[in-house]
Amino acid sequence: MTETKTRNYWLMKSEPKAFSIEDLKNSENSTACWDGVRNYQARNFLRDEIKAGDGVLFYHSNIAKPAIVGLAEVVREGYPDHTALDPDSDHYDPKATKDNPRWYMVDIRFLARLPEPIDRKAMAADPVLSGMEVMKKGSRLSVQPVTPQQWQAVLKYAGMADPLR
DNA sequence: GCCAACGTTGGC
DNA sequence: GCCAACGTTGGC
Repeated sequence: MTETKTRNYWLMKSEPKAFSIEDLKNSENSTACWDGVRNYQARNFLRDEIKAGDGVLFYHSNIAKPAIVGLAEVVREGYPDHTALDPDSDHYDPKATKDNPRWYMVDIRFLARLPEPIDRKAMAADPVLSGMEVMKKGSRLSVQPVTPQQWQAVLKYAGMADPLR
């Protein structure tokens, strides 16, 4: 029997100064929790939508050449972001409590770096990638949905086989 | 460094 | 509930 796989795809933004694809790769088991998201729309994705096995495009923001730089896989679904409860954390939120955590995170695991980053110029020139949410002017959402077509277009552009297949 | 776009806050 | 002010994001 073949069950219909409903794998979803996401793009996650990070400033490489704060946390880069190399940092993810070098984490224990190449796995890290995606903490510190403090936006409700992104929180809802993390808490409700993102499932283990989903694919992640890792995007470096706020640099000279922002770009998709690698691929990751969700390995743990939404659970409370403990950094919100930690007064010493940069991401501390006094309104978060153990009973009402307010903020959530997932764990992702490094899959691959792209041979070459796909920068915004390249994305804009691609008929599929130009439609990505991240390409919209003023798009600030740090966790955003990606269509299967967009995921495939990234692989095609990079000349890679789908690591989640 | 600039600045447009966005989300949040808080006075009313 | 409105909306101006503010702080932040992030491409350029």
